[in-house]
Amino acid sequence: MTESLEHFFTNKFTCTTDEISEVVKHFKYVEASKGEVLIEDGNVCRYLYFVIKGCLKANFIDANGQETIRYVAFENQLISSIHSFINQTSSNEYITVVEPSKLLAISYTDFKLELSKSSLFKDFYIKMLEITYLNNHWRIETFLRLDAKQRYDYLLKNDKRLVQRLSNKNLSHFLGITQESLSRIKAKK
Amino acid sequence: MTESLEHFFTNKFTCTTDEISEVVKHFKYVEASKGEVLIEDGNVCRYLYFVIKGCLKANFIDANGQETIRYVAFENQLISSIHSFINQTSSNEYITVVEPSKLLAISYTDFKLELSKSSLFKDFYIKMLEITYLNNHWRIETFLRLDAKQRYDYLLKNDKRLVQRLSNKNLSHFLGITQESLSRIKAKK
DNA sequence: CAAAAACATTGACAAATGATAAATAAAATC
DNA sequence: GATTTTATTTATCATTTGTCAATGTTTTTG
Repeated sequence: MTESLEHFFTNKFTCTTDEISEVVKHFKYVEASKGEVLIEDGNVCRYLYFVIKGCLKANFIDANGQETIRYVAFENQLISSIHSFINQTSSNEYITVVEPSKLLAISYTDFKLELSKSSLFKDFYIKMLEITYLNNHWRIETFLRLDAKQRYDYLLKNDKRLVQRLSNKNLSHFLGITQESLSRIKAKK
Repeated sequence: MTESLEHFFTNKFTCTTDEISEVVKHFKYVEASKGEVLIEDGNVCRYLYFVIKGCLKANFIDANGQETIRYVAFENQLISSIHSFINQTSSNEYITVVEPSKLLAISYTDFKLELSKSSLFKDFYIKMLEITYLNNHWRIETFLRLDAKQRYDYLLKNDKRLVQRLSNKNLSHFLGITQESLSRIKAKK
């Protein structure tokens, strides 16, 4: 069950298989069905998830019930309500299951323990934050530079999975526009 | 000259003054005048800057000469073209001086050396990435949830310095709108 | 499989934002 | 301090995007 996470580690670090299994053993296998809410707005996020198979989203829902999507994780990606997880404070976003998923989850307690014990784990955390940074960077850049149609085209070119595997509704909430606008953008092509 | 960086460390970590000076000694004092370009689009970013006094921006300029601003650093904040600095690859953004500034700069060479030697420095880097994460997070959130006027009001409420110390032009480029739109938003108040 | 619910598309209209241009105002430069 | 450049505001008009409503299409569920 943990092969893909082990693979994730071997890809990103120079370390022995013993070191990897030392870290990976703290992750527990979980299955989650579509629509399941893993972390609720207002609660403290106690887990960091690695996606073996499936798809999760980090999303907000505002006072009018309007949804927006900050981040989407597919296979071999990590997801958490990072702010809440890091500081063990109340989360302002949800983590929701988009496709039936197989996951590996590590609790904050284990995470923190490993972080203080293992130098490799510290490197893992740094790598995770760096990957997250790159992701956030292009997100901000596309919002600053591009209008809705251009953002859609950007995804088509650079992250096709989002267009292919998300519903129009989810994709529009990821792009920060309405379903209707996305429908029109796709029709115009 | 290094007092404020030392203070930055003492605020964020539990460490001795010896440990701090060990890290801080790698930062070199630099002065920079308004309009100066510290890192150019297309070049590799070799420095990470800490702002003692003044203001820097991380900005893009597109093919039509249109500017957008990803991030603004005031006193006691760090700034770099992080993507480029981390991987020593070509930067897709500029770092430009907004107000005459007093800075502390660390080179990538020293940064990497410290990172491999010092556990405190690793913690410093983790903290830096976490702070950066929080900043990127609210940026993405405001782009997703809010229109231009609401984003302006958000800054007024949560980060007034940006409204007070940036020119309208810079502020509009930070908000991802035109100067004219910002003028109208301010007039409507 | 049928009914219900959720999702997707389309049209009409309103509101927000961008583009362009012109007129002041402010700042930088000599 | 006068001149030049840059920034700001205001107006007009075009375009994009949002809102609301109607309809058709899928998906879910019993």
